[in-house]
Formats: sequence, C-alpha cells, structure tokens
Amino acid sequence: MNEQVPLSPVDPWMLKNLREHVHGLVRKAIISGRLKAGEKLNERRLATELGISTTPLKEALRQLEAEGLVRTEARRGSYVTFNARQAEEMTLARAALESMIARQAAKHIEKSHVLRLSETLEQMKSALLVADLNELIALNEKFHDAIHEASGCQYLRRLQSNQRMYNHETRLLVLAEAHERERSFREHTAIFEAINLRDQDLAEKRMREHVMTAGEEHVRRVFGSQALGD
Amino acid sequence: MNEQVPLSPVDPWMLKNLREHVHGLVRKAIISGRLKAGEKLNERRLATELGISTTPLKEALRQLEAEGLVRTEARRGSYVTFNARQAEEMTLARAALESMIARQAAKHIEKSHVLRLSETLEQMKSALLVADLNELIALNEKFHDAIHEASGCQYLRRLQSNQRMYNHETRLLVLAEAHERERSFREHTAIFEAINLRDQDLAEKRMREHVMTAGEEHVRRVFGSQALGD
DNA sequence: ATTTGGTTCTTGATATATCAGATTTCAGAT
DNA sequence: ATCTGAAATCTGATATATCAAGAACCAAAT
Repeated sequence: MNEQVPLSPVDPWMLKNLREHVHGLVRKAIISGRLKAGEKLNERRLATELGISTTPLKEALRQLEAEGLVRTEARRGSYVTFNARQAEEMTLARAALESMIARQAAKHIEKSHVLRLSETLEQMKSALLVADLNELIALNEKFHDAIHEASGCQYLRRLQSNQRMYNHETRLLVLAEAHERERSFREHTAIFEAINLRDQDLAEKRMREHVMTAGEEHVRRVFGSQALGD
Repeated sequence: MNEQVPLSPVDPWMLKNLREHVHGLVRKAIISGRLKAGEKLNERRLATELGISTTPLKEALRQLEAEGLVRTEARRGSYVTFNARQAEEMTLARAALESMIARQAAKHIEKSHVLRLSETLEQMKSALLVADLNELIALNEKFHDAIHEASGCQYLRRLQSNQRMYNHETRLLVLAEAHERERSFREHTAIFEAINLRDQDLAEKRMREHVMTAGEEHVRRVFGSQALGD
C-alpha cells in the first residue's frame, strides 16, 4: 500500500511550538546583532508584536536566560547581555568543548568513522577546487558532526551547539577569501590525522587552535573594532 | 544615621522567586539521584504538590531543559534525562571549561590574584593539618573562584557552574579519606605553580587532570557500578 | 483474534486576568 | 530650589481557564 505521491515536507514553522519558534527568533536577533547589548525586552510589548500571549514568550526568555544571552530582573525587565566580550568567551567555550570532543574522538574512534571523515575530506578537496562555498559550509558541518559521532558524547555535543553564533551569511563572507578556504582545509586535514593517529593531546591541540582562529576571525567581522584584544 | 542593631538576613526563600526556588529544588533532586533517569515530571501534579501554579513550574522546567537535565515532549510529558553517562560527560565538560579558564588565568593573572591564591593555599595547609572538612570544602571553592577571577571570564564561569553536580554531603564523603585530601592539596599546589609561571599549557593540563580525577571519583561514588568505563 | 474507528482521558500549550514590586510623577512642605 | 512621600503607572510574577494533541480504551466489523 505504498503511496507513490511524494509528500511535501510540512512547513518548518509547524514543527516547532510557539516557544521554540520564538526562542530561535530572538536568539538569532541577538546573535546577529539586531538586538544589541543592554536592549530591553518588554514581555507584554514583544508578545503583542509577535501576536502571541506572554506565556510562551516567558518560557522562551527563560531558555535564553539559561543560555546566558539575556538577564531578567524581577519586576524590572529583561535585558540583552550578549556583547563582543561574551562573543569572545563563547569562542573560548567552543574551543574548550570542541577540543575535548576531539580528544574523546581520538580515544574512541572506529573504522567506520575514519572512513566517513576521510571521505568528507575528499569531498572538501573537490569543493575547494571549484570554490563551491555553500557546499564547503555543508561539508564543514558534516566533518565536525562526524567527529562528534566518533566521540560518542551526546551531552558535550549539545553543550557545544549552544555556543554557536554563526549564521550562513557571515560564514559565506569568511569563506569568500581563498586563503581562508585553504587554511580551513589544511587545519581539517591536520585534525583528521591527529585523530586517526589516536593522539589525544595532538587532536585536542589542533582542534582548539582551529576553533580559535575561526572564531576570532568571525568575531572580528561581526563586532569589528568593538572586539577587545585578549 | 547608622543604625547599630545588626539586621538578621532574610529567609533565603524570599531571595528567590518561585521559579528559581523550584528550579533549584528539582535540579538538586535530579543531581542527587532522588529523581531518576526516565522519571516523568507531570506539570499539574508537581505544581499541586508544591502548592503553586503551573506557570512558574513550566518556566523552571524550561530552564532545566536548557541545561540538558530534562526533556519535554509536547503534550506527552517531561522526563528526566540525567544518568550515569551524562554525569561522566558533565565531568568532561567541567574539565574542558575549567581547564580553559585556568589557561586564561595563566594568561591574564595579576599580583593581587597571585596573593589571594597563595593565601588560600596556606589556609588549606592549615585546614589539612586539623582535618577540618567543612573548611576544606569552603577553601576549595575559594581557590577555584580565585582562578575564575584571575581569568576574567564571566561567561565561561557561568557555563562551568552549570556543570556542577556536587553537593556538600558527597563532598564530605570523598574528603573523609586522608589520601584524597592530600591528593587534592597536591594538585591545587601544582595548578597554582603552573599559573604563577604563566605556563598556559601546563596550567590547562594540570587543571584538566585535577577535575577529571575528582569528577571520576565522584561519579563512582554516586552512580557506583552503573558508571561505564570510558 | 485482529483490525478499525471513535470516545474519553491525560497532558502540555496557550491565552488571559490578577497580583505585587519597582519606578516615575508631582503636589506639598521646608 | 530641594526634599518628601503618596499616588499613578509600568512590569514581571503568579494563578487560572481553555485548547488541542496524543494515549488508552473499547466496541463493532472482519
């Protein structure tokens, strides 16, 4: 009884409830800089603007608060806390977590994961030749995902994903430069080698430096001169 | 017009709102193992038991969800997800973050922080001699706090505090053994030395190993044989 | 015995009303 | 002009009612 008519996927909006939808919306606004540090988020006003009640909005704000992007003072208001400094620290957090994941991957990796990683690197080499930026972004994701899989660390993976502050646009901007693409590929290759050698210290070190250079480059582009040196 | 009558501190309960109060309550229940993995948290029932409405409870659950201790499925229920494996990964996360903080501390530390750290180590030495366990626990906190201050990383600090799964009782249990107290002191001293030498790599390495051994010991005691080897 | 389809019940999602703390405003006293 | 404090206002906190999706159950059909 297999129906031959392919069903079109449902509207992504429907996949989430209001809370998740709003959470993603506000998070993106904060990360992208549209909502700046110190800006006030009035529960009633925001809920009205979004055409929803305050209940799901409050829950979304609690999530953002738990993520450290917003601070709420009782009966005073919610304020955006994300700024250039925090963006830098989020890069440090990403570096710390991702490098720990790489360490675990080097410890636990199996043949199937090695295959998937080397296969992804081959695809990257191809995409690099024709400078297919969108494909490179997707492959980058695939590469890091494969390492996450190899590490067997679900919780760390989740924690690390909370530190993401990239969006597709700024990503494209960075990879538009040839030397950035080449550096990225070189680093990915080196990380793979370290993991494949089961060298935990080396894998951790290379992953940390990879995340740090990429993260610093990103912060520079988004926050510009606001970014304090560290 | 300074009033001489010392005011007694207000009931800690009053310092928090219901949401924060409930959040801490449920978190502690989960971390301590009183609420086990897979257990269902019925919003209405729990709210009634606590004598509150569902609104603040829902917000508390959203926070716990953001922390990865609970998973909520729409119109199906909220479930505890914290288990032995996650406890192990939280130790890894603590190790990753705390060692990154130690690295930053080694990079940025100033004289005043060095003084505070060496002073704390002296106090630890004294408390170690008389085996004052409660004092040792407090000093441990003070030592790590001082490193956090020295690092200048507020966001990392916050993130790291979310990985805490200790409570005073199990802490006492561990420190009840003399060799654990001595090992702890030895490691703290070594960490201080590395930071004072501004050796980032060494500080990171020593802090990671310190957190890992302490964390593994803790997980062993709380989860016992459930803890899978890694 | 298995399947189908509807009814009922449970439960989180959402909307709305009310409560109470914090800020602001402004008249009245000094 | 400045200070005081009470009233008006704003705002998050909390309580309650309602909605709708999913699960459980049961009876009728096969």
